[in-house]
Amino acid sequence: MAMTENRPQTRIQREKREIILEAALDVFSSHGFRGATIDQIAEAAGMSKPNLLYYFKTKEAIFETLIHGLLDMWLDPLKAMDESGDAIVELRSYIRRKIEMARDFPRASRLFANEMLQGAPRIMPMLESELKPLVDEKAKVLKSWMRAGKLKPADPYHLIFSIWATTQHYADFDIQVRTVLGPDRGGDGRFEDAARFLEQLFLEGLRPTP
Amino acid sequence: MAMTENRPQTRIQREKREIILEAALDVFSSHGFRGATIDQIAEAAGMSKPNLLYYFKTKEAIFETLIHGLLDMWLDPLKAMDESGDAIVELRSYIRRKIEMARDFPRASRLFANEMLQGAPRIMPMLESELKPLVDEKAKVLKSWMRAGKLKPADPYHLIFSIWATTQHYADFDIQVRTVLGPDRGGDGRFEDAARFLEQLFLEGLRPTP
DNA sequence: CTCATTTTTGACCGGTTGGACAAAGCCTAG
DNA sequence: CTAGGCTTTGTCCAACCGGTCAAAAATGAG
Repeated sequence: MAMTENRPQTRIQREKREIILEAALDVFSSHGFRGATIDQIAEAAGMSKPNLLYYFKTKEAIFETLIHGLLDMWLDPLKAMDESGDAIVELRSYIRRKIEMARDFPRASRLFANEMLQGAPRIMPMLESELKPLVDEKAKVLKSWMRAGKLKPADPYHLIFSIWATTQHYADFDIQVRTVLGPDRGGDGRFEDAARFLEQLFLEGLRPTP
Repeated sequence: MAMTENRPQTRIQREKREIILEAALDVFSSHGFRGATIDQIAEAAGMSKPNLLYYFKTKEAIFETLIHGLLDMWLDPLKAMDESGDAIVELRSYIRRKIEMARDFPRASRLFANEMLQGAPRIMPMLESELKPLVDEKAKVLKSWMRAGKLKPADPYHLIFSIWATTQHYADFDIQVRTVLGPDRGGDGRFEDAARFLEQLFLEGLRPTP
């Protein structure tokens, strides 16, 4: 055996590791790294603790594998912002994509949020090696659009921050959003309402045109 | 004794409880409830664990007292939004006040963020009894401004969410903001830059005026 | 079927955690 | 000074934590 692949080994190992990572996302995202326990993850994955530790040597190893796999997906919408496209269209679809990610992958958002709140002790290297260069690149793209008169001049970094903040808010503070909106307005439609509002906010602002 | 007050008792008790709460804010805000330990708080407060437990019966009691005391301060900027004032001025100063709070009280922001991420298990009652009614009230104020043509029509709830999100982002994701901005642009000026950007964003948006 | 390899588990370990408790120190009113 | 209450601490405990280990069970190639 061990001919198809030599690192992740057998098919069953790949499957079990996937189940564990899915369970770990549940637990880590809602309790943070330190607040999560291996027992919780093992129970959520439907296996015993020693069995889980057969697939991942340590708690850190689970976390690291998990967050590595999620970061690329998480940065995809920003990567997709295309300099050769129309500025307004690109900005609008970036916002759209980000709020769709908050809707479809809220646990990933909360996982990152938890890590950031604690000072990013485990993902700082990835922030510097992957996130920062990507943001620098896209900030240049935004700047070039602004110079070309396609967007109003503004700080591109804070623009990106504000898109992150407003969209991820609906994942990270979901409980607060639903509590404030109440049972009627806090249903599934809230993401669509948010998308509409944010589109207007980022493009038109709130000052009335006289 | 015990004549001046009968609940918080002696002066020394009030002082020590204050020291403990200050230390607890440090520890809870950076590790979350479960990640924080009584030992850490006791050490940060400069006293032994049994001594700390003499002033607060349980870890939960510390947390509850802390978050109760902070919520009012945290909601102050929104409370101050005055219906009889000018809509644009009021909106602008709300944003300003919120970002000043993120700058001056980042630990309080992170404490709330940590709690929200975990589904607000400990402060849900306060969200319903204090936060929701306040937001409902201010949403009506915003709506009335919009009807009067002082602001563009928009969803007032999502407007409030987006102000929370963008401002608190600079406290909650401080490490990410500073990493992305780098040593030069990530200095003390970042809050002023953010305030300027957000003011433009909320009032004017980014679509260029032809 | 056979047997080596992979997978699963119960028992266990040292360290940490939230909290209890009693004894000791300290302060101050009389 | 001294007695009574307030404050502080060392010690202890049961539960929990991350992780180990050896042995048992399941698997699958020949």
